[in-house]
Amino acid sequence: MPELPEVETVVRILRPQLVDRTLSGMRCHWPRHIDRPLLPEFQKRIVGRKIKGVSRRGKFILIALDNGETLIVHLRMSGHLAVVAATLPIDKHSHTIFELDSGQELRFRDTRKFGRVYLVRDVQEVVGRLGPEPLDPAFSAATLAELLSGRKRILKSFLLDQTMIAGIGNIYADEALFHAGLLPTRRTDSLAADEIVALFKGIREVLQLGIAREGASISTYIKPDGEKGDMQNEVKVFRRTGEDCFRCGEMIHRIRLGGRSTHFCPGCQQ
DNA sequence: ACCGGAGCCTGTTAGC
DNA sequence: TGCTAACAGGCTCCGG
Repeated sequence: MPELPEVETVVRILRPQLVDRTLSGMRCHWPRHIDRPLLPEFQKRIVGRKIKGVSRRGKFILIALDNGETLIVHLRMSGHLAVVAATLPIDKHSHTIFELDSGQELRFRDTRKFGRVYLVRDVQEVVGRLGPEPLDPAFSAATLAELLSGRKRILKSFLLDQTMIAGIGNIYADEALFHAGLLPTRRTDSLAADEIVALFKGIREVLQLGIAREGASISTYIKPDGEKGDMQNEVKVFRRTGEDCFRCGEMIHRIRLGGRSTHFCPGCQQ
């Protein structure tokens, strides 16, 4: 569920709650949540570690520990992280729980169980194949042009490919394409220079707006504090099938692309 | 290189 | 109202 703006929002809320806390233990009732290492070793290696920082790379949440190792969480479709009092009753979908020295717990709730947790010495082992961060100042229209060139891919699928650009998911791909005035079915090698610039701006604008609005609470996403984001009120095409385009009045269409629902306005996008 | 489909899971919604 | 099928913001593997 969460894409770059939602993950960024989670990171910003968790950071002050976690930095300088010490992990006193961990338990897990769904072993497949743990990607690596195996649970017994994971538990052993995490005890007594102090949290030095909380950051993000693509859709991965990176929790830096004082021994140089990094605890990594990917929320996938239904993941949710929150720091709560250890005395709070445990939700039946909170499969993985990290105990803190403050009498609190960092709970990983994940209804669909697609989420993953890692503990690694080298972060690159997990995030090494990701493409550039789209909001990094170094990411430019020229970077995007380079990525698009020489490829003959459907534009929507390109945007969802984390090894091309990190962090974009189904909502922001559709929204970026609307902002850019480009049809999701276009091929990467068919974009003119001005269209590449428009796509670059579209990506930047929708992601920045998503962060400013603290994420889109369209399906199950809520912030760690349980509150909704506001980005769902800014969405122009995503899940607006059959409704009128705010800009031109044409009906929003929905097609299936790369196995994903794809929404666009036939009047505004070419 | 790139596409579509299946699989991983549970819960909600749309349609009959 | 009740049942069933489709669908869900992610990602990986497989065959063509």
